[in-house]
Amino acid sequence: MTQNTRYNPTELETKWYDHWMKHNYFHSEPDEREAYSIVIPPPNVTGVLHMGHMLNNTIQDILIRKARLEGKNACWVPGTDHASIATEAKVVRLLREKGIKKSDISREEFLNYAFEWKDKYGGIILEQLKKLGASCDWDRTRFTMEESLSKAVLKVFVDLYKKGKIYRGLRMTNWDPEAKTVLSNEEVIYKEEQSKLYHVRYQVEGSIDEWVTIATTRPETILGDSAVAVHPSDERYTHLQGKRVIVPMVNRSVPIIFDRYVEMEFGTGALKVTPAHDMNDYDIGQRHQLETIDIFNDDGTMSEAAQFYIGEDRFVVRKKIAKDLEAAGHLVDVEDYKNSVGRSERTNAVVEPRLTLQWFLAMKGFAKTALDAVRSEEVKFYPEHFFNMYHNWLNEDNIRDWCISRQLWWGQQIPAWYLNGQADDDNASIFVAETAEEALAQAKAETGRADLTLEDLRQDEDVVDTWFSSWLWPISVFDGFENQDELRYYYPTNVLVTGWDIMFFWVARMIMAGYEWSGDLLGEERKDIMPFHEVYFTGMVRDNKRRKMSKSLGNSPDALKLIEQYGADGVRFGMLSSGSAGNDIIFDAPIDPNTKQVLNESQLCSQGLNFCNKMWNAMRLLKGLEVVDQPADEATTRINQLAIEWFENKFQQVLKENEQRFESYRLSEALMSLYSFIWGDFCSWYLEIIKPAYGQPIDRATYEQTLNFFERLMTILHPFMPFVTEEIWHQLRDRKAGEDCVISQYPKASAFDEALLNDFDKVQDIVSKIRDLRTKNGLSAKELLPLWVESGDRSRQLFDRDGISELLRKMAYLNDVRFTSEDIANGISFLSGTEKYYLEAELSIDVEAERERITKEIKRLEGFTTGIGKKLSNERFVNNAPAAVVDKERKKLNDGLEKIKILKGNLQDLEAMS
RNA sequence: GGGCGAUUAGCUCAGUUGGUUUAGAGCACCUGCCUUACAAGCAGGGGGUCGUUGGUUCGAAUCCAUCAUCGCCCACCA
Repeated sequence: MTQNTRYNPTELETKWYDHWMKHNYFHSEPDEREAYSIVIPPPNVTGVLHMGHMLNNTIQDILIRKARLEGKNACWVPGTDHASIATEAKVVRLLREKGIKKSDISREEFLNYAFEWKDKYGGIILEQLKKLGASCDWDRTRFTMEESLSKAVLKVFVDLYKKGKIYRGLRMTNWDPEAKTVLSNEEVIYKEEQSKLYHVRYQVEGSIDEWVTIATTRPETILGDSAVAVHPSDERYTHLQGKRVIVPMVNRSVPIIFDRYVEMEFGTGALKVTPAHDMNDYDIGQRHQLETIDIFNDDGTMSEAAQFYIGEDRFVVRKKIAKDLEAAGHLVDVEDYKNSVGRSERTNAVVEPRLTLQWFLAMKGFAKTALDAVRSEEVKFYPEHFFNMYHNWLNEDNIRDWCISRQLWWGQQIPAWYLNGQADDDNASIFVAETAEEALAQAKAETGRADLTLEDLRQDEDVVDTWFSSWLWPISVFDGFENQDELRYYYPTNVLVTGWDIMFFWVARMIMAGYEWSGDLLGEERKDIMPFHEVYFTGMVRDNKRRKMSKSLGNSPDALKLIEQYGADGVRFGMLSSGSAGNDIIFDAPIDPNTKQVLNESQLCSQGLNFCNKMWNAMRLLKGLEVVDQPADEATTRINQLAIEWFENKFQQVLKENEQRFESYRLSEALMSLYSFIWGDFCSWYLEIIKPAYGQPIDRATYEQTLNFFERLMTILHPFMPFVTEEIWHQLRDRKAGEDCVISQYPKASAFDEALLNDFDKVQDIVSKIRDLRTKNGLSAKELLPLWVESGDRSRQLFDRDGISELLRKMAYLNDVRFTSEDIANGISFLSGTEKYYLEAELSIDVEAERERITKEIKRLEGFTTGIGKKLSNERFVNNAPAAVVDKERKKLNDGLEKIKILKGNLQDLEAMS
């Protein structure tokens, strides 16, 4: 017998993961079986495991393991994302620490450093996923910047360019001065921040002492002002028609213009216009043909054009200029003000609107496709309401073209070449092709210059947005753009599991890409060209104050330490039990702010560990039993057979209910149902029933059946808690090589006998009530007492079933079960359903307390029956409600009245006794 | 400004097309037990009238409207 009363996850989890890997269980190759495929949302190659990863990878693992157990060809493709901005920023920082500036080295040198670093530190997160138990096909690990995937990116870029969907244009864009690149709209996160509103007065040109006061949160941009705007119908300013004002500091004369964009109520009603550094100002500038003065360098410092503070950072300048304006008498007022500030999603730098030349992807057609796919449920969202958010972003009024170029080196370089000596913005000199050679051929053909060589071409310096490679992920991980063998088998993938926060970045765009290319790749006959049939959006993981877990808040537990503390099974249990499908989950685990270790009072994961421990001990119980070949005595046999029959049926019921939960991705409910089934039904009832008296042996038939139940329980729990189930599975029986829980057979649900389950519910109710009576009356829990059943048809019926009375005797410590039609004088009566029972015992009843209890119960029942009585005497109810409902109400009423009658009888008996 | 979601027991949440005994679970809590699988355990128990106010209906936690509070998404913010 296994000595240790506690389950120890640490060593066992490593052992089993190695075992699974050694047997290659997670590897998938196309075959004749039904495929079940999932592609992982690729984490940042330099990332570390956080709670969000743990949640969505646990879910993916549950789905993939269940499919594997069901005999499907389960394939979970792992991989990482090159995450251009985040990774490049990290490499730049690292090089700076080494004393190397990015601007001092060549693109090639930089990429060498980056790859070196990626090879050394990248993919740590994948190793961490193994600790969680993730059963990915590691042989298939992909990376968004590896050759095949990069080729796919170039291919689709060229394809889209040819289709006229990609264009290049000078636009107001979001500039990240830290990463020194442009960002897409989705990469800018707006948040309310506390700032100041500066009121600055501009002198009217030619006046002695006439001023116009504007309000701004960004006084440093005054240096780039090219007008002051007021509303056309603002009477305060009509007299200034045609006048000009002098911009402070730079003493530039700029026009006062009239534009409806200006809100009269805001501030002073006068708006400074800086077309180079504000989206709206740019539009105003276009309308009024204003000068665009770019006063910033690409790193957010002041440029020559600013004339003042050249080379100093914009935020330093903001403070300085306020002082200088005040000194010069221009600063009228400063007030505290809350406004929303856009920051770069990756670097957190305040985004600077700038006019730049970028590549864009036209989104209108794509958006419609993506919207229709989900609207028609070809791609189904769970929970469904996320469609609303999706729709809101994709509808044609809101959708905006996707800026796909980035001024970075870490990524796929844009496959566009320019002729040396010609301006970059001259569309005629752009050659887009997958290779330089092809571009050259194009250039020769279009210019008619056969003498051109590669030297005459210059490739676009920029790379494409990372999401421009990850939107191809469900196709490219199967090398689908090169050959379609695997694509045909695994595509569309079954489900995508991801957080809703990347719905726009990734989910929507994958759907677009799926419909754009997979049809052509797979051939005409294939209609199912969506990248996945279903999307399960997980919630965000939040702390107990409902804050999103994030590095900057320091409120996220260290995922690996958590696994060390509670075991992967415990953590998986904790994650799933903290919230339900699609809702944000509150992971209430207090952590040590320094070590990020979860403090011991955390209940969440220890519940999971306790569960492991419970099953471990159930296993120990069985292994400690002496098994004999001769059958047990008759009574025991009847009990055991009843228990086995009941548990078998209960098992089918749970199995069936869980099928529905799986279909709708209610995984936490499925887990909780298994938890209470194993702990409550299996351990507390089934095992206690078949457990022989101390020192007694168990018959082989019952023992075998019990092992069989236990085994099947381990299989159905395996997707949720893979390690403990594998360990127990092996402890239960001697296993041949290749006989493992991870590849065992998930049982198929079959019909179950509801009458039997109902009868057993009654037995459980009777046992509980007897236990309660013993506690309440100070009787020993194990003193053998007789039970009297007041015979009536219904109570008789229950006892017709074989083994019921024997089972009651065992579980409720009864020495006899007898039937009577008389009242039992020294019996404590109780009701189960409408049947009356007496537990016979020598004791003095607290008459007063008992009377009170019964009176209270009668009162409750009377209220209840009166309510139903009213309902039933309402003709409209009886006429309109379905017959079944009316019958049910009648039964409720009769049962209630019956109970009242019995209780009143009890009350009389009490009176007689006192 | 447009939109979405939430509001049920101390906490976290179920409640699947309105009708199985005037609401369920887990945790927490209370009582009694160191009973030879498990005290990280066993047995039992208390606790909510479903955010507000109306409406629809024979019947509402469930449908509609209103208000309130909280959270989120998009757009805008001098």
